[in-house]
This record gives sequence, C-alpha cells and structure tokens, in this order.
Amino acid sequence: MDIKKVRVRFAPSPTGGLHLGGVRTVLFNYLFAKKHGGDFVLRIEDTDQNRYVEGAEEYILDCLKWCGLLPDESPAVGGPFAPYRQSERKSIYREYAEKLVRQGHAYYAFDTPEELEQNRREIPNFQYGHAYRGTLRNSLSLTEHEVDELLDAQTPHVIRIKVPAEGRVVFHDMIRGHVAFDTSQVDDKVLLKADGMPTYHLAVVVDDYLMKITHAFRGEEWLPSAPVHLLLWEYLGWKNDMPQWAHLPLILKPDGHGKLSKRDGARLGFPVYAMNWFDVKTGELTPGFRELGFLPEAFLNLLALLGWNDGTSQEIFTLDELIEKFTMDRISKAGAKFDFEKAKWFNAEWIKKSEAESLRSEVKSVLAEKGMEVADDDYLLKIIDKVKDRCVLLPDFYQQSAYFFEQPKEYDLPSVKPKWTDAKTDFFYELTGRLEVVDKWEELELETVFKALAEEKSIKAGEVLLPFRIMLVGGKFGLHVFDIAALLGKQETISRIEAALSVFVA
RNA sequence: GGCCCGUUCGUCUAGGGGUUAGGACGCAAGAUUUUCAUUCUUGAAACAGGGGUUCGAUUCCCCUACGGGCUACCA
Repeated sequence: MDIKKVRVRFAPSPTGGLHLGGVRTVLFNYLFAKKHGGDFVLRIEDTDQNRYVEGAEEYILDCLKWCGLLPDESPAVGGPFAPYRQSERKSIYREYAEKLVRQGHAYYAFDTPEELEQNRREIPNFQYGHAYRGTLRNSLSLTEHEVDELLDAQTPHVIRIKVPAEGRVVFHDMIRGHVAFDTSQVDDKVLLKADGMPTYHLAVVVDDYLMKITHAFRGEEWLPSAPVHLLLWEYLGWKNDMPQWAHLPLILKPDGHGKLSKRDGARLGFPVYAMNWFDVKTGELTPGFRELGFLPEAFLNLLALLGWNDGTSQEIFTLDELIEKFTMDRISKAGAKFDFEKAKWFNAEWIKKSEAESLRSEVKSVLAEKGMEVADDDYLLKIIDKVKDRCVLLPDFYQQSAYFFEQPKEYDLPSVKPKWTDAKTDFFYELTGRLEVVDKWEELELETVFKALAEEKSIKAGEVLLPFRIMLVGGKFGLHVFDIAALLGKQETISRIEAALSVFVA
C-alpha cells in the first residue's frame, strides 16, 4: 500500500463518557496516522441535540490528553477544513441532501414517527425501502403538486436515500477484506432529519469528503450501514475520493455476551471509561481508569493489545514502540472480551517499569488524598523505588508506604503478645542501645547487628523478627524489616521500638 | 425473523497442510523472601461439529451449530 498522506478521522460524540472502545478507536487512528506521517482529524458529532450533554466535549478532549493522544496545548477541535462541529455545518448538509433529491437518489418523506411506528408494529419485517416506499407518504408516491403543497405548508419532513431495489454493494475493508451487501436488504435511511440536522450517514460522508479523509476507522457495529455510505459516495460523485474503511472488532463484556457497556462496569466492579464522567443530566458518576489509579501508558498499552499484537510475545509497549510496530494486518477480526485482571497486570508492569521520579507526583497526590503531605522528596523517591514492585494500582502506594510517614497507631498484638517473654523485652532494650551507636545506617549493617545480638542472647532471630516488624509498621506487612529500618532512619527506628515496647510489655 | 461479521486453553492471543499446537493473564504446586508482594521453576487448561480437497487437515472449501453486530428522524 502506497500511503502518501493519511488523514484519519476521529469523531467523538459529546453525549457522554469516553469508553474503552472509543479510546481504542482513537488509538488505532493515532498509531496509523503517526506511522504514515498523516494528520489526525477531530470532528465533533453534536447533531443529536437531545443527547448532547454540557461539558462532554471538554471531557473527551481531556481524556485524550491524559492518554497522551492529544498534546496538552492542542487546539481542541480544528484544522484546515473547519468547522469541525456538525452543528456548525448544518447548512452544508442540507445542500447536499437537496442535491441528491434533485438527482433522484433521495426523496422527501412526510410520514410521522407515529405512522412509522404503526407500520413497524403491524407489518412483519417492515423496512422503509423499495418494498414499501410506494405506499408511504413521500415524494415518490405523491404527485409533484401534493409534494409542493406539503413543502409550502412547512410540513415536517425528512430526506431519505433511495436505495436501489436490486444491486450489490461491494467494498474492501482493511481488516475484513472483501465485504458485500445486497441493496435489496438495505433500507432507505434518513439523511436529513426534520429539524434540519443530518444523520450520521449523511454527515460522515460529507465531512469525510470535505475534510479529505483518506482512512476511516470505526467500530464493527457500523458495518451494516456501510452500504448506505458507499452509495452516498457514489451518488455524490465522489467515488474516487472515498476513504479506505477499517471496521474494528468490538470490545465485549467479560462475562456473558455482548458489547461492553457502561452498565457492565458498575455491575462487575471495574471502569469502562477513561476518566470519571459525571453526567449532569442524570447526576450519575461513572468511574474512570485514571481515577482508579491506572497509568496512561498502561491504559493505552492494554487497549492496544486488545485485538492487536505484533506477532511476537512482547506485551509491554511504549507509545513510540506501538507507532513503530503497528500494522493494520495484525488487527484481529473477532471481538475481544475485556479482562480486568489482565488490565491490572498491565498497570502493575508499568508501575514496576517506571522510574520513581516519574511516579512521584502521582504518588504524592495519592498520599495527599489521605491527608498525608510529604515534604521530603528525596525520602519519598527512595520509598517509591523500594515499594513500587508491590503496587498494582496507584492508590496501593498509600497502603504500601503510609507507615514510613507516621508511627503505627495500633499494633497486631495477637501476633506478639502470646509468645512474649522477658527475654524479648531484654533483647529490644539492648537493641536500642546497639542501634544508637551504629555508624553506617544500612540494611546489611542493621541485620548484622540485630542477628549478632540475637545470638548473644541465645534467641532465634526468627522469634524477634516478627515483633520487630510489628513495632515498626504495626502489622504483618511491608518491605523487608531491615529495609524499613534503614529508610526510617536511626532516631525514628529507635523511637518506634521504644513506643511499641511500652505497649507490648504493659 | 432478515442481513452482515466472527469462532485456537476460562480470558487475550501466536501459529498454519505433517508442531510435544507456543506465549501472556488468571488458577494450582514448589523454591526464595523468618510478613506479604516481587522474582524463579513446574503443572492443569484449547484448534465448535460434520462433510469434502489431500498421502495427511487445527490450518483450504462447503454446510451446520454457536456467538456477536445491525435492523431509529442515536451515533
């Protein structure tokens, strides 16, 4: 394939949150465009005024910025072929729809929603198409005079495409290969709604043409309406400018069957949106991957591997690697069930792989949320470095590192009390003295001192190790004990031993 | 119902006319870690079914089954 200039389209619809499938479509768009040195066009599909939600457009852009798919300073929506909002292009669409009517490829239809509803109820397999359009109220069945009268009277009407009763629409899909439809099975889709707004079918064709789109990526759910779009490209006389199509496989529910939906997230306990989405209309908050503690790199990585791989067993990819390795022919055809366990694994891998420095601000805000202000960045960096292997999600950093910033408030007494002896009391008293004079405050040195004392006192190290841990952190968790002590520093370690001792002995 | 798309371990997938059908997640066992996690080793686990084509099909073709999508003046 000789790709000179690619212009791919991404059309977020500001009607709600941005779900996994949406981000993945953008990602593949992005990878393909980057790979071939092309543009990446954002077009806002805001023609459905009923569903338009305030703030949704900004939200979607923010999601893309968080993912790293849109530069921070990028103009939200724009480019050389503005405007990019459907609502601002209203007049353009009518023009083309009327043109199609004049050419006999479309017609006015005056049927009310109620009438159509009734037909669908009463006629089995009712389709507004060649079989029934002659019996319905439209400019095909009515006389010219009747039509003019209705039009003059401002009768609400739509414009529908006139799909031929016979014929075959054939096209090549970059993922699926050869795809064919019988036009007899395709219905006369509405092109222009009664409110003058275009439907997706008209808008996508007109916009892709006007914006010089060369490659169109979308979800597989659009495949059945592809013949309508193909016909439109032909009727409008733009056949040679038609973009290459790529219908991406769907992301499916992890359990049961079907497309992954917002509800599945709530039901199964994982996010399906990139970021928290608060719907002002319903007052409903849908959680996002970002807020749950996913790294954007991990999020993109897991999405990319859902329906694509590079043919090797590599699973961890940076965005740059993805751009380099991405090819369309390695996108799978079948839908992929989303697996949250694997998603978490990706995040854990990315946390492990990340430098402490790059994790710092995220960890800081995790701690801050719990009311813990960290002043000493060097200290924090050392802790992050030691602790990150044990974290799957960002909030795990709190649980894994909180004890470095405050003395235990409670101790796991049942684990020490029953086996406590005077000898142990003696050991720890002595230990504080020995620690007091340690020069090199490092893990190895501390361990040596500790074990030497245990041997002197004829106590098995194992018997005092667990109490030591509980003294420092309060329970049976955390890093290796001597790592903790080393990080805590001399004064803090000793003070924690003393504080705990008084509780243990009491 | 009609049309379209799809089908390899539970899940994501590699492979492709002759393979011990490979990897990853998860699961199980063990080693290490005198907590836990990490790490390491090992294990259980798949070509939907039936017909062809072929010396030989998991791989190619057809049918069936199953799954999914669409079937709005939503995208």
